[in-house]
Amino acid sequence: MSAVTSAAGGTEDVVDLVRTAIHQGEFAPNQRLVEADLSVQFGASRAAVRTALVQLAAEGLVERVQNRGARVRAVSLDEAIEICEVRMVVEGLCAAKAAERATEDDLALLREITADMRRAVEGGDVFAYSELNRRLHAAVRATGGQRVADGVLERLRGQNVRHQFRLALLPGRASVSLPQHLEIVDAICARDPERAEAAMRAHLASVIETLPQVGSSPVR
Amino acid sequence: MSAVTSAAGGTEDVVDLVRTAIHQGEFAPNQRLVEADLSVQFGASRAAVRTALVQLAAEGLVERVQNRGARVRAVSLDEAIEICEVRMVVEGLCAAKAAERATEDDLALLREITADMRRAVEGGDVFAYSELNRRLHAAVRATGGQRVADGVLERLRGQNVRHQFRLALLPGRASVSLPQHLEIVDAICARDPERAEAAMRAHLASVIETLPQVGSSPVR
DNA sequence: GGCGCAAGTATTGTTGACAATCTTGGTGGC
DNA sequence: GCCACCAAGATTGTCAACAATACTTGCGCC
Repeated sequence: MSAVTSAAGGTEDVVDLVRTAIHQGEFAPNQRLVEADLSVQFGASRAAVRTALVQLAAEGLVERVQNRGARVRAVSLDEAIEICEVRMVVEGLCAAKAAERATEDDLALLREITADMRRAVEGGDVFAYSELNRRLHAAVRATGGQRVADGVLERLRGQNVRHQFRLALLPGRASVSLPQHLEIVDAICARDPERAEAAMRAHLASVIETLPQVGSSPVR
Repeated sequence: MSAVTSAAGGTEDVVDLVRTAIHQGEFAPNQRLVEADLSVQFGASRAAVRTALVQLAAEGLVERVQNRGARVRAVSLDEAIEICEVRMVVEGLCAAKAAERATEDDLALLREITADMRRAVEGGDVFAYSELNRRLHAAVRATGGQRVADGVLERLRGQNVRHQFRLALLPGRASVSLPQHLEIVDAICARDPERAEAAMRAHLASVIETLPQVGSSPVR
């Protein structure tokens, strides 16, 4: 398929390379990850690849079974829904904290992102909107300042990028989620934690409802 | 300090051994974990120890810095509070789901645990109550059937056992939390998701309020 | 023709040695 | 006396080879 991606000896590099390869779909779900192959593909030692796979397994991106090697972990639709349910409550917490702790600079950033979102929807640019979506959620999390919650969400996001990406491509999805995003930012700007949490939960509840329409990715 | 704990060649075994050693306080926070030392202590190869440390680092139990080795990660009081805040919302979700999905057997188990809790409080057995507390929360999670949420909570619990343990030893703590536990089970038995979630959140909010009293563990 | 069986291949798990890096203690110059 | 510098020790990172295990293919037997 793809030739040697790059030469990176360090094991940390290999973790990043494999992770982004999975995220970008270069490695399909359930695809076997043979240590020797990856080691030549990335120009790293087998030990480095091995260490990277152990770490990625702990992150939940790959599955490793004794003496049978590693493969890209496939998250089913059911699991994607569960992930979003957890996201719903944890990001709700972040939104509430954000409403409590936001500085004026934080609010300015949030408003700026929503303004860009409006433009992206008007222009029909789904890709830009998807990126703005990511940035908005990240900004809310950063404003909330909950490092533990942030870590949990980052981990979950990593497992869900595929479903998330397919969701963004649904026609008309942006026009549905835009007002929800506006309401979240509004509530935070009003420094109303309960309303912010409710808005965030409503938004992700909507995501959960929509998820079945994208269907589970063709597994295998 | 402690002599050779046991002989276990497999790398999975080493993960468990180190994990329980940290949980039981045999390895103190910030204590260095030298690969060679652990390898003789556990009778495993250095590679096995190394792999175990990588995995435990991903679990958040140890810290690893390039070329400087691993040490037991110390969770500050602030972080313990953040962990409980995340637990609050995620266990709230589990409680709500438990109220929706519980079978009669599930409810019987929950009632049985609360009955034992009552007895433990009457008898003043804090150790038994602490164990029942763990079992009750585990039972609620199991009843909720959310595997993703369960994984997140298990991970967070692992990082927090020390604070959790000290909390349980606070005098009078059991009498405060017992009615909260009863309310949680009551709500689940009434199959009222919203009330169950609110009860669980109230319980953990109480834990968060109490945490500062136990103070942060002496971090050297 | 289908099924058990055995050899061969592919892949992972483990080991030991070596190289790279950090830490520690001492030494000399200022 | 204090700081930069250097060397020795300790510790981690890397590598290649070996052992153990799972998978595959072909064969004989029923």
